[in-house]
Amino acid sequence: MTPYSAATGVENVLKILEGRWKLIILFHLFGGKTLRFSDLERAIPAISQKMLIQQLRQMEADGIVRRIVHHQVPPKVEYCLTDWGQALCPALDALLKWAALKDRDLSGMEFPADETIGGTV
Amino acid sequence: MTPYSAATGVENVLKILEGRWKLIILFHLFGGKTLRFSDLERAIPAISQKMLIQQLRQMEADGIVRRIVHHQVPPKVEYCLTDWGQALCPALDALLKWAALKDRDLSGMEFPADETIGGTV
DNA sequence: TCTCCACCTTACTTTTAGGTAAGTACCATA
DNA sequence: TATGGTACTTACCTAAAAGTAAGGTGGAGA
Repeated sequence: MTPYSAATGVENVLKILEGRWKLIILFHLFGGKTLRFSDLERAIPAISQKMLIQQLRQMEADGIVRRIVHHQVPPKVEYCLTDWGQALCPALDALLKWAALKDRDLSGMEFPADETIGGTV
Repeated sequence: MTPYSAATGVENVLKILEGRWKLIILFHLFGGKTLRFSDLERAIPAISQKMLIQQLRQMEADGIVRRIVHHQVPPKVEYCLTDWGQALCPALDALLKWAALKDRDLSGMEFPADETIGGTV
């Protein structure tokens, strides 16, 4: 595993998470919640409809969000996370735990070399 | 912990990692390596000097890279990761492991609800 | 017939990240 | 006096992301 391939792997993950609104949408859907388009609009007042749909569509294309259309008038469309999307939770938790280490004493701790990155995969 | 605060926490981490070149620099420095500016230039041929210094300075400001100046002519400046920077390794590994789950059977797995995000911190 | 709701779509503008190319400082050596 | 090696700095340009505002669809109820 070269620095390049490891970086590329992480970059591909970050691409899924990047975007001004993706994380906030994600955290609204964590825990198996199912929300309508209008629920998300209300939950995130600052987002525009264009941005909301754009981010949702990208997350759907990436496979972390499932879109459920009920053919009715007026329309009803629901969004929830896929199993894979739910599985993001512990990985994001690892990032938060890392952030919380800042300014703590890390002396004496051992961290793996980059050769081990993704080694368990 | 609200969806908003959890998302903000993760966003702050992503800000540190975002940028066209940060991860590749990071992976070159993982494992306790210390490299000169010119070493990094050689290791990452596609990067311009402006971009290299810009990303290094941001990473230094974020506290994940340490800059060591040797006052000589010609100049010699070395870069390595801080302890905190090294500690990123397992968190990035978690992201790679998650990516590897795609298209696998996740049925029967239990994932924590968002209320638990960062709960151990 | 008119309005309304929910879920988008489109056109346009602004902001920001990134890229290119050139220049600077320092002194050592030829 | 001129050249070169190292680590930057500056000015300018381009492309992608994000924001704003308006329009569209398709029936249900007034």
